[in-house]
Order: sequence, then C-alpha cells, then structure tokens
Amino acid sequence: MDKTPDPIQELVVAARRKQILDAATQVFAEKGFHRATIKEIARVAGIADGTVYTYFASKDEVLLAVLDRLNETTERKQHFVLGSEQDLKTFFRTYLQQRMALMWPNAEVFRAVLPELLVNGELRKQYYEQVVAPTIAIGEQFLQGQNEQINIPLTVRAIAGTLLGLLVLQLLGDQEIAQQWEALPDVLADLFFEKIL
Amino acid sequence: MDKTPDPIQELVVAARRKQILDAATQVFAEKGFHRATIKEIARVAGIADGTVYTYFASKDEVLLAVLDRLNETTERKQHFVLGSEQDLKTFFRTYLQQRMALMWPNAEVFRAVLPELLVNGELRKQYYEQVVAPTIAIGEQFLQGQNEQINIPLTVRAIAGTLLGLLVLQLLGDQEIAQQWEALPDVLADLFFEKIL
Amino acid sequence: MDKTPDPIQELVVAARRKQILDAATQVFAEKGFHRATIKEIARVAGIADGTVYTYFASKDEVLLAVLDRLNETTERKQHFVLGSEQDLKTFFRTYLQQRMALMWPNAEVFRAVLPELLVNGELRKQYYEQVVAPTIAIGEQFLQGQNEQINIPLTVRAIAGTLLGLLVLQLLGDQEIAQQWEALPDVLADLFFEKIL
Amino acid sequence: MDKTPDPIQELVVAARRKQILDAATQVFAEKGFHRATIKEIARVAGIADGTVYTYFASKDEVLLAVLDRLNETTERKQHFVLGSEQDLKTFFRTYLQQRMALMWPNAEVFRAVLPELLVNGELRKQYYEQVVAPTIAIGEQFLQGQNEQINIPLTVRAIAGTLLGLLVLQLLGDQEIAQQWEALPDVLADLFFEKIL
DNA sequence: AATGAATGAGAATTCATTCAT
DNA sequence: TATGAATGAATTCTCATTCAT
Repeated sequence: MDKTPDPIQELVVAARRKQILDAATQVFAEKGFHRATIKEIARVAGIADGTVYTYFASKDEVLLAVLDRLNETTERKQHFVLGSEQDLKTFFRTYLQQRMALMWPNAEVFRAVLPELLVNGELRKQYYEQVVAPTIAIGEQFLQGQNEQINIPLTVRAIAGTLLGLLVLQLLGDQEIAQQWEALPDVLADLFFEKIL
Repeated sequence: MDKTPDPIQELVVAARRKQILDAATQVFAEKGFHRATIKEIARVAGIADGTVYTYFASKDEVLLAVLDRLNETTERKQHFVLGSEQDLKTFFRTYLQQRMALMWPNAEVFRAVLPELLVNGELRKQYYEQVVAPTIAIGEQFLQGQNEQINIPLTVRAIAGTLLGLLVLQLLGDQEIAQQWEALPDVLADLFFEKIL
Repeated sequence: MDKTPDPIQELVVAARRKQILDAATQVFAEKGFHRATIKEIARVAGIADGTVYTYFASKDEVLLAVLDRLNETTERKQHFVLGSEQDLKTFFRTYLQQRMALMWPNAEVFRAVLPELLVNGELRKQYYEQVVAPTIAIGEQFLQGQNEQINIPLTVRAIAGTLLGLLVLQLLGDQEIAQQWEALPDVLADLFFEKIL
Repeated sequence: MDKTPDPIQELVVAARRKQILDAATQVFAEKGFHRATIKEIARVAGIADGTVYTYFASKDEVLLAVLDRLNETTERKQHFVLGSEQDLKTFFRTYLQQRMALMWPNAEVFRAVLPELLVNGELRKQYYEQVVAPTIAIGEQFLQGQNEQINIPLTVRAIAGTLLGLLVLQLLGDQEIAQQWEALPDVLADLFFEKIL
C-alpha cells in the first residue's frame, strides 16, 4: 500500500522537481520571492499551475527547496579543500577560488533567497544553522593556534563577511567585481596576508 | 492655483511625512516590504490608511522615501571625516567607527530595504549611484598613491564589502558580531593594516 | 485609540451586516454552504467581494452569524409561552403555533444551515448546546410530574423530533405540509393528546 | 461494437462498484459530500483516483449511486412487513422496529446524503418520489378507514416526520436517542396509540 | 482496465488604492 | 485634510476530471 520505490518513477519525479526549481530560481531571482507567482513559475517550467503542487506543498516549500539545493551544492564540494594543506596564504587563496567558484554561479539564486532569508525568521534560523554557522566554525578551527593575539571570532566573520559583502555589492549592481572576480582570490589573499596597506 | 509655500504648512507636512516614514521604517524592518501593509504602517503612525496617500503616491514611494532618508543621513554625516588626516591605519579605524555608528543603528532598516534593493532594478540603480559609488570613489581616492602594486578597485570593494558583509551576517542572525561590534574597528584595522595572519 | 462607540456608525455597521447576512441566507438556502460563493453573496448583497471581509473574518463566520441570528430570533420570542398555563393540550397547541410561526418562515435558512450542522462537528456542538439542548430541557421540565409511567427523555425528543422531522420533510419537497401547515398544531395536539389511532 | 454481457465481467464490475460505494459512503459520512475528495474515496477503496471514473461518470454520480443503494436496501426489506397484520398498535410497533433497524445503521450515510438532498433539487425530487412518497402512501392506505375524523395526510406525515426528526436529532449530537433507540418503538407506540399525555 | 500525473477552472482571501463624507 | 469603508484585481491553493502509459 505504501510507496513502492520505483527507480524510474523517482527519476521522473526528480526531473520534474528540478524543472520546477530551475524555473522558480529564475523567477525568484528576477522578481523576488513575493513578486514571483506560482503562475509564472509554472509558465517558465512549462507546466500547469496545479502541477507545482504535485511536487511542493506550498510556495514556501518551493523556496525551501531552492535553498536546500543551494546548500547541497555547497556542502558536497566543500570537502575537497580540507585535505590539502600548505602555507596558510596559499591554502586561503585556493579555498577562496573554490568557494567563489561555488558562490558566483549561484549569485542570482542568492538574489532570490537573501531577501526572504532576511525577513523570514524561520528560514533565517535554518539557513544560519545549516550553512553559515558551520562555515564559520571551520574558519575558527583553522585560525585556532595560528595567532594568539587576534580576535578569532570576529576575524573569521570579517573574512567570511568580505566574501558575502562582495557578493552583495555585485548584486547591488557593481560591475567591477563581476568583471574581475577571477582576480579576487589573489587580491584578498594579499589584503589579508601581506602588509599591503 | 499655484502652490502657496506656506512655511507653517510645510512644517506640518514634514512632520507628517516623518511620522509615516518612522512607522514605515519600523514595519518594513519587522516584516519586510511585502508583508508590511499600509494598514499597519498607518496604525503604527496613528493615522488612517488613506492619510498615507495624502503624503505618498504609493507604497513604493514610501519605500523610496525611507531609502532616501537613509541616504541623506549617511551623506550628511560623511563629510566630517574627510578633513582629519593622520596615519592611514588610525584614519581607517576612525573612519570605520563613524561608518559603523551610522550603519549599525540602521541595520534593521537595511533588512527592510536590501531585499527590495536586490530585486528592484530602478531602486538598485539609484542606490548604487547615490550611495555605493560615491563611497567607493572616496576609498579609491584614498588608496591612490598609497601603494602602486595593489589592485585598487578590488581592494576598496573588498574593504567596503567587509563592512557590508558583516552587516548582512548580523542580519542573518549572527550574535557574535552584534555583541562585539565595538571591537570591530580595531579588529578590521589590524586585519587590513597589520600582518596578523 | 480604541473603538469609539459612535452610535451612528454602529447603525451603519449593523445595517451592512444585515445586508450581507440576508444575502448569505438566501444564497446558502439556494445552493448550500459549499456551493455558495462569497462572490455571489456579495453580488446579491450589492457590494464588492472584499467588503464581506470588512464585516466577517471568513465564510465560516458568515455561516456562524446566520446561525446566531436564527438563535436570537428563536430565543427572544420563546418567553411569551412559559407564563400562560391551562390544560396541557391547549398549552401544547399554543406552544406549537408559536414554535412553528418561528420555524416555518426560517425553513429556508434551515436548508442552508442544517447541512453544515450535520457535517461540521464544531458548529454542531455549538448549535446543540445553544438551541437543541435548552429546548429539550424545557420540554422535560414540563412533562416532569405529568405522568410517572412515561419515558420522559424519549417522549420529549419524539415530540421535538416530530416538529423537526416535519420541517425536514417539507424541505425534502413535501407539498402537503407546506399547504396545511396552519392545521398542524391541531393535528399534532390531537395525535399526542387524544386517542385517535 | 455492442456490449457483450459477459457474466463474469458483470460480477467484477459490480464488485468494484460496491468497493467504491462503500468507500464513498464512509468518506461522505465522515466529511460530507463537498469535503470528501475523489482522492480520498479512491484511497479508502484501495484504487487509483482515475479508476473511480471508470465506474462513475462524476462525483455526483457516486453520490447518486450511494443514495440509490440506500433506497434499494430500504425498498427490498420493506415488503416483509406488509403481510403480517394484527391490531394497529402492535403492527405499528413491529413496523417501527423494522424501519428503525433499517434507518439507524444507515444514520451516518444520512448525514452524508441529507445535505445534498436538501440542496440539490434534482436529487431531492428523485428521492422524494422514490422513497418518501411511497412510504407516505403506504401509511395513508393504512389509516384509510381507521378513523374518519382525522387529517390523514398530516397525521401520516407527522408520524413519518417523528422518525425522521429523531434521526436528525441524533445526527445533531443527541446522545439520549442513540443510547435508548431500542426503547423507541415502545415509546412511540405508546405516544401515538395510548392517551399518555 | 488501471494508474496517477497533469490540468486548469474556480474559490477564499488579501490588500493597495480610491473616494464620499 | 483626514478618515476608513469600499473596491476588485491578484494570488495561493484545491480538486474534479482527463488521458497517456
């Protein structure tokens, strides 16, 4: 009586979900969560309005799923980095490159998600615990033992904040960042590890 | 038929506008732009729904005005800094202190405004030109001639981004930043001007 | 800041509520609760859809209010009877006349309300406690001491049920009852108090 | 091209219809016609949504069929009574016992069907002609010649109404009737045939 | 025949905006 | 000018029904 896990069905379902989430991501990014309508998401996905509700219980769930997918991408690829260790600056630059390779392509998703994240307490909490806090924790572990003098929590947050802030700046319309983003890892590595100022 | 510029009237009008904008700022910050209703803004302002439309053409205009007021505050107080010059690090720390004294109290307004800024192209452009671009320009002027080696545009954006990113991190629920924000100028000055890592 | 009880406003509000409830009663009676739409109720009331929600929080509340109004009518006029006492049969006939004078004009409201009453547990409970139970209780008090032999609870329910059943029969399309309803008090008085069968 | 009346097929079809009608009866009784969904009826029947439409043209048809089945049951078993005749009171009590044995188990079906009956003119007409009118006619025949004084049509309707009303009272939540329903035939026989009041 | 995903019409509800008082 | 009731467009979500597999 229960769900027989038909592997073909699962593929179809996964494909449909992806189709809807892709559409939702695009429409959210263009219009923001509230101005986006199920009608338009369905239109972009090339399906009927009602079909969205076969795969997601509500518009909120669609947003959640968009967010989840973002996390999954982030999490899955994060591991590569942790093994390779050299001097801190080189490591940092490599880490940045990878981090940014993940963030930048998803910049537009961010535009879609950040607004709700800022305003929706429940969502925010979930995102902070699942994505932000772990990232910061990793950074804090790294700085542990590096330098006794520094305020580790704030320093880590400053560095994480720099990446986040640059992303937001770009979303706010800054062209320079978009154009030179490949140069950013070097610039930031210099900024944080050399006495350039 | 022309507008008689009655100075008393103007005062009354200004006071009413402020009353509405204060309420709007608060409600936008609590609920975000879309979830905020004119009814609630009016309620918080202690006036009738319709009265809002005597002073603002639409809900969008109210948001615009909230944003404008934020800009004005920022701009007006920005000048103070420019005169006093000492060594760069000290100056930077002082600058940060002032900048943050402006930004942090308005953090919640940011929560309300940023989502719309990210999503509303018109608004975004206006904000970028009026607030972001000038700020960056000032930074670029400062770095000009400091150090020939560095990528000035990106470095300035990185520094500005750090502030912005820390603000967003805080809005995303980070407690550490909120608790230690007074320590931030020192931490950042060290991070950028000393070789601490 | 709170509600200033403006007597004129209250009249207007009461009139509007009545206007909506009249329309709702009619549409509920014609189509039943579920098939009735707010759109049609508003149309019959001669107002816009949204206006209904100025006076009632939801469609359910409209039904509740229709029901309440039915109760009020019933309660208010019930008192007349209780004082006048003669022989039981005469009293019963008089009581029936009054009861039916209340029920028959509201027959169509019943058609509207009964379906929901049968299906909606919450509503049903409220209706039973507020209307049915008190009516039965009154009947039981009357029979108390009349005749020791009889099963008072069931007898009272049978008599009340007869009235209710005749109403339902009529709602089911019986013409005879509708045509002769003025003869019913006599017929029932004979049926219950004379040995006619 | 013609329909081949395969007897085995017919059995299968009949079994499926019963399966669906049983499920529908249950779900209608629980939730009422409108709140019941084809999805749930199918789930309870253990089949797919679409399959319902292989056996019934629409949700309305399912209701019709539930009602029809109710009628058939009632009609089929009604005949037994007509032969056995004794004194009227005894006969009446016996008749009641049988009638109630038919009605009470189907009380919950009534809850589902009555609302639609009250509201749906077509259904109502059909039900009245097929079930109510014949029952009343039988009663009228019985009273014919019993007593010249009485208003036969109304008296019969009163008696039938009593049964119907008691059923509705029970559906409205009355516990007493449900608990004592076996005593009802005696109570009613006394009420109608003895001068107890 | 059976399935159940897809469809899309339709319903309740919200809320920015208008306008008579 | 201030009011707040009235408006009705727009939105989310439901569910009877269809139809390709």
